Amino acid sequence: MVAASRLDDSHDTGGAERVFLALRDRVVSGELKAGDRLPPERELALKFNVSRPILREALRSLAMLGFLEIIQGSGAYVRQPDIALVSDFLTFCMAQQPDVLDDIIQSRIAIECQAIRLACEKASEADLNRIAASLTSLLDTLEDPVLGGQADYEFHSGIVRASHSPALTTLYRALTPLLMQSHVSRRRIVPSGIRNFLVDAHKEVFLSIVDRKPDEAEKRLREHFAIGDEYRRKSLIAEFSKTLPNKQA
Amino acid sequence: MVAASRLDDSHDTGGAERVFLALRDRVVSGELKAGDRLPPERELALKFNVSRPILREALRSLAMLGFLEIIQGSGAYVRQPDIALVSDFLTFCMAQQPDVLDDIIQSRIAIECQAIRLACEKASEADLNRIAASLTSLLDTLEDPVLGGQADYEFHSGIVRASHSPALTTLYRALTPLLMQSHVSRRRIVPSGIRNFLVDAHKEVFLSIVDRKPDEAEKRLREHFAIGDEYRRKSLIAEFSKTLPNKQA
DNA sequence: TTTCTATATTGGTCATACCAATCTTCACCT
DNA sequence: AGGTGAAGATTGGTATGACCAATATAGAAA
Repeated sequence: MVAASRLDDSHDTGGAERVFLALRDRVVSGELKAGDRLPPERELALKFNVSRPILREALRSLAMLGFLEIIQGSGAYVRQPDIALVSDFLTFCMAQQPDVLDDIIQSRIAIECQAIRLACEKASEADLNRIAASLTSLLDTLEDPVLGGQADYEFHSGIVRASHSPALTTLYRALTPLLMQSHVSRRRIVPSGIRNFLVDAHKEVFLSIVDRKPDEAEKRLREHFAIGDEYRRKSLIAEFSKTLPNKQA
Repeated sequence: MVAASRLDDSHDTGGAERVFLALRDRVVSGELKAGDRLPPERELALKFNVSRPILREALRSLAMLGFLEIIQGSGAYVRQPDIALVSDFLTFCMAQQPDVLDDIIQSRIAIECQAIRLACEKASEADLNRIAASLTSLLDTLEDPVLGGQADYEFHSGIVRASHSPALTTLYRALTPLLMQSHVSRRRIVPSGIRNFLVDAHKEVFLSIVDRKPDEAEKRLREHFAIGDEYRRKSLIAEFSKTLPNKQA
């Protein structure tokens, strides 16, 4: 990974990159396991035939990627990188493209619709209780845009979690930062009087999971998303009809 | 990103990390755009009050992450990181967990089922032609496990591409490396005589897109996946019944 | 004006020295 | 004997200066 796609292998790269790739490969190949301690810098520098500053460039890079934890006076320890890094990186990559916020929702729908099917099979009692709890807190925070958005997120992430699929959960977590933005902004422009319908939609989705009916659950979830999308369009139009006359005046 | 989740902000970290975060933030905030050239190392070192080796640790780290391209004699240039890095990283992270290869398929199904719906709306003539082409090459490579697997992948990735959703495409690309493994291994154990059924399934899926029928397309795609899963289970059982007698003998 | 060469700029590397945090060891005291 | 604490060794953190190599720039020559 990391620049590996660019220079694949032994592209007579610089010393630092050579060391970086060598150590990285030892980690991904499992030769170096989490918790292992690397030899001292001075020793490694000799082993790789580079100076200590160069060796340190490689070590620091690995540390920034989460492959190493370097502790002064102690040593450099291998550690398993956290998914959170992927999340941040993905966020940045997607944020570069225009209109991502609209598009990211498609990924969200994709993950949730598959997750809810799995949830119908695998959801445990605890999963259902957690989702139910987020439903009630959804009711309690109808008036608060921030807390309401948070409850909304917990409901949906609860579904994903109930799928017991690490991969789906990982991807969903990766999307979460971008998701939060659209959540908040969407909820801000939804007419307050209509929120009750949204609550009912959540309830129906939840009940479908309880009944263990995958097709029905996905169908209701899609309707829920479609309704949300509908409201968003309407409020956009409403925004326009407010702003346009101002420009004419 | 990158260790940011661990130490969030200004955690009185070392000099290298301080510089790293500062420069990284300038990139993600858009202050530094792709193509921009950074000041010379010696100058930057002064600006950040660090020595050049330390400054270089930060620059090298950014380069390894794909944020910078460093050219000897010229300078360090900002560049937009490639998704491929995320892909590799995700691959590694997920590969650490046991039984991900089975689970990753769930994410694949999730993305494709949403993508095929969008494809029914947005697929262009070119998209359909591309998918059709992969269908014919699927027919031509029925006997070759490797080429056949590749054609299969191109068919499915063609669907995702036809969704015209950058986010879905990005995620799919991120899953691709892991997907290829399961693709190949799956195709290897599918009885050769039954592959024709799989080809027919692909055809039906394709025709549903041509007919612009989202529900039907997703339904057929899910059936296709279910059938593939079925075969996988059967061949696993077949494998067992082959190996078990050997142990007895 | 074009081309080429000398120079300046800039990244790449090295060696060394010193500081700071940690670890290890061992003498010392209870 | 066992705990305790301080001195030394180990190890990462940083700084300085020097030199090489690739590139860019400016000026001279055609």
